Amino acid sequence: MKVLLAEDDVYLGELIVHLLKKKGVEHVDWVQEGEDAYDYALASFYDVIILDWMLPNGDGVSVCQRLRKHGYHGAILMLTAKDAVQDRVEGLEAGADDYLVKPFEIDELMARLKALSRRTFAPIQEEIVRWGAFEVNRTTHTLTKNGEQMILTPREFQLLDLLLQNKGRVLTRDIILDRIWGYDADVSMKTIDATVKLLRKKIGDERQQLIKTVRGVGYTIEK
Amino acid sequence: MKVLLAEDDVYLGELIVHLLKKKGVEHVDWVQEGEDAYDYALASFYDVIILDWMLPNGDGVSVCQRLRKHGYHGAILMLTAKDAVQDRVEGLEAGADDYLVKPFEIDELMARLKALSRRTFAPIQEEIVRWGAFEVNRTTHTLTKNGEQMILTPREFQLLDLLLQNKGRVLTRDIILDRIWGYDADVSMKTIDATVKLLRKKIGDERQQLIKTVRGVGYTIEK
DNA sequence: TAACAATATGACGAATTTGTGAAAAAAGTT
DNA sequence: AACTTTTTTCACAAATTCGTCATATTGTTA
Repeated sequence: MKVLLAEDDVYLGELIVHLLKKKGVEHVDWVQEGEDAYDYALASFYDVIILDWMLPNGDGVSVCQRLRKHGYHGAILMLTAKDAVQDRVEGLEAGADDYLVKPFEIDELMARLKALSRRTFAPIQEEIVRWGAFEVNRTTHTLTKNGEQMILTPREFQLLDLLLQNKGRVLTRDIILDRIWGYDADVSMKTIDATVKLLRKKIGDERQQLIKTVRGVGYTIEK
Repeated sequence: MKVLLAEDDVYLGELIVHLLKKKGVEHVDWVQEGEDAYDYALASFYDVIILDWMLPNGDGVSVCQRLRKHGYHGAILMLTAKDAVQDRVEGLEAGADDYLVKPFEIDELMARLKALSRRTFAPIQEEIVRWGAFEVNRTTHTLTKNGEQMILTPREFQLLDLLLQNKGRVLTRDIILDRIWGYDADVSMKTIDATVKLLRKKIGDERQQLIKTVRGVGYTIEK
């Protein structure tokens, strides 16, 4: 689970981050200002955003409103010190999915986060990289050419991905071995050549136009 | 908006029904027992179910649990007289999306209902999905082929539904586990394979033409 | 162009992943 | 409580992928 926390109180912020991590939330981003919350939310995907009601530089309610206006569909949980019905209603009207009144217990926060992320219908995030006539899907390990999907084996995919991420640079065998098999791997250099061959065959790269060999150095995909 | 209210207190029940209608909720069904709530929920579609914590003949928490187990994906709001954190957490853990502590104001109930229905309704969800020779009814959890109805178990249905909602993409085992069993579920990955097998058998997918395996990644239903 | 070094290729067994059926465990019904 | 259905686990079978090796091909340099 990936969470964005917008809380200006340093003590409370640190505490929540600490507790969330302890409870097994993989990734927690923490910002202290409303503007930052807005930017972070739009810049990457979060399962839940925890927004403090009062924030310097853009309060929680208006950040929430703007996010919804912008078409943001992820779950938003509002934190508030106020317990007045009218305020709570205002937060929900602004587009928050839930709120929690301070002070609260971490167990309740976790339960609410779980409930929220469970209900999130956000589409599965897909990272797609274009490469000439190909479309590379980094989450599903698939490669599409002219609408036709081909399936790369794990090794083939890792290699292609590595080469694409370093497009224009020549990767030495040492580096490839390190990045794909790990520095302590127990495989011979020849394995790399073999994998390159399998990948070339699968993508139809007969004349080695797509993945080029740099003799004496390694392999590369040109820019 | 269509709402199911499960509340045994006649006075409160009548009041809520009256107020909801006054606030513009088109359709309100009101039951007074836990078993009835369960049956009504599975029999037709509601935007939100308002479940009282204490109900004769099946309390709110267990009704909620059973509904989720059965693959019910509509929003559930729990009503409770208790304000103890542990009780609230218990309700959320049972699969409720939200709770409200009695006594509450009708404005707050309305705001929460709106927030809940907005969240579950945000993405367009077809009630009946066509899939080749099949017709999938997401409300009644049934699958029809050539007019012949087959019965899927909850798990089988959830899996099929998940795959169909993501037609054309490959779902990794991690994501499947997350979406069907929950990210903190305590089942082995093999359970997924087993469920896939049961589903394939039931829909007559001997050659794995309908549900395809993507080795090293997961499963998919192609577009 | 001969000789050498680096890379490509294809085949084969080992390792990993997925499929399968049976049986245990859990949940739901009567 | 007895019974049925569903879910999960487990052990083994089948399929696929991986890594190595022997050999072929290509490129470089003297």
